[in-house]
Amino acid sequence: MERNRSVQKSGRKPSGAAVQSAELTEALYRAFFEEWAERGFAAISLERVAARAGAGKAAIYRRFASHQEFAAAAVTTLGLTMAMPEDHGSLAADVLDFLTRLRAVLRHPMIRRILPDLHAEAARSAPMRELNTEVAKARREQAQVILDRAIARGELDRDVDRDLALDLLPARLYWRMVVLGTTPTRGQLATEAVAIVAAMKESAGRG
Amino acid sequence: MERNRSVQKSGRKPSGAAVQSAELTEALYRAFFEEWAERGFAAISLERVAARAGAGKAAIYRRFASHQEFAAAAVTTLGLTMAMPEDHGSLAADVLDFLTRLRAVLRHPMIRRILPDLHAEAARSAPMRELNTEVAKARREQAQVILDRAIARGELDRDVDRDLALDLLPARLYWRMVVLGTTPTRGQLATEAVAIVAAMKESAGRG
DNA sequence: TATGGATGGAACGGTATCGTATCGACGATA
DNA sequence: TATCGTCGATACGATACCGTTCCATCCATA
Repeated sequence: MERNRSVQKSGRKPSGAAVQSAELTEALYRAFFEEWAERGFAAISLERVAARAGAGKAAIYRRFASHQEFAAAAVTTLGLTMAMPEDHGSLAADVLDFLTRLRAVLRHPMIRRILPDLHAEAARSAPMRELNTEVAKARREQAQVILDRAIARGELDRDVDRDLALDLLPARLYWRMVVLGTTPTRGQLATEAVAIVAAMKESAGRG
Repeated sequence: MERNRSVQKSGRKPSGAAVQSAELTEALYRAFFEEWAERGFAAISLERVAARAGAGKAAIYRRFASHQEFAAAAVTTLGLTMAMPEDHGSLAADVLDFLTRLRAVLRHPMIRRILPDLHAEAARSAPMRELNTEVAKARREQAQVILDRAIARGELDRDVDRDLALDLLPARLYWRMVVLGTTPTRGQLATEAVAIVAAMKESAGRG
């Protein structure tokens, strides 16, 4: 087998030294994503990745058993430490805050290129699909907080359509920035937030 | 130069015969998209495309001067003959009809794979970006019809936020089907339509 | 029936990437 | 100080495409 040469070397401790550098591993991941953004996932060359990281190709294969394994490991680091949103006092304010933070993320050109590629790849391969749903779940849980708060405040009915509401939050901004490629102003975000709130309320039969 | 060996051979008419077969050209396009869906745009191999079309690689280079030119020509055929939507009597009904037709399109696995890839590529290369905006414009014009009808009926204010409304129509369904990979039921589409209408009305300051 | 152009197929040299192997240099442990 | 694994670098054979070229075949016109 001989899998997982990566991290620990658990079991016996080797007498001599020289441990794999975590900085180099990170640099490899970084280079991987830069290559991804520039060329597209399907066209990533590990030779270019290594060169971009200022490393030898062997440094990659010393850590990972195959191209796929490296890609999977890199993609998994996309755990995206999204900070939990503060309470801004009203649903509209919370939504606007969410949109503002999402806009900040989608502003990075690298992310704008990688995300749609990831979705396309998710439709092709099972592992990527799993990762995609994991990322989605993480984002969803964060959005749940906003809904729960609004319900606690009495701004939303308890029987609000959660699936719909959770999708409404990112959908239009994603469409606009990733699909159409334009970045909205703060004022446009505010208008969007108001419309989203109206749609959420309607979905609970409050209209 | 010697560009555009494709269609016409205009000018003198050759004495002997044998014209480039339009069926073969179409088969090449079809194979191109199948390869695209399976492998991703960046990894399309013209050799596989030709083989899949039951053709020789020469058949491609006899029609197009380069890989890029072939890709551009193929992509341009995505002119998507979207039928103009009928009037269903109310904004909500028109929106639901729009969603239903969009769902039908996004149901095709090939389209679900190609679209996000196209958006990723649009962020990378200018020609793809142009094509993408063209496709978007076509869809937008169609959605305009729905808005105009609603305004004529008095369902929407004349000062409705058109940009927002036009984005709201496809955004959530695209998010759900392409990004999350799930297909909504008819009932879910109806709920979504109601929510979208509410958001549109709010954006005109009616709420 | 004769002709000319398109066709599928095969081969070409060139380039790029793969995954592996090997090298001397470096550095931390023992 | 001696050892030993990681480091960057390089070379390797294998594979896959690229874009071009040639060929025998087929077919529609003339």
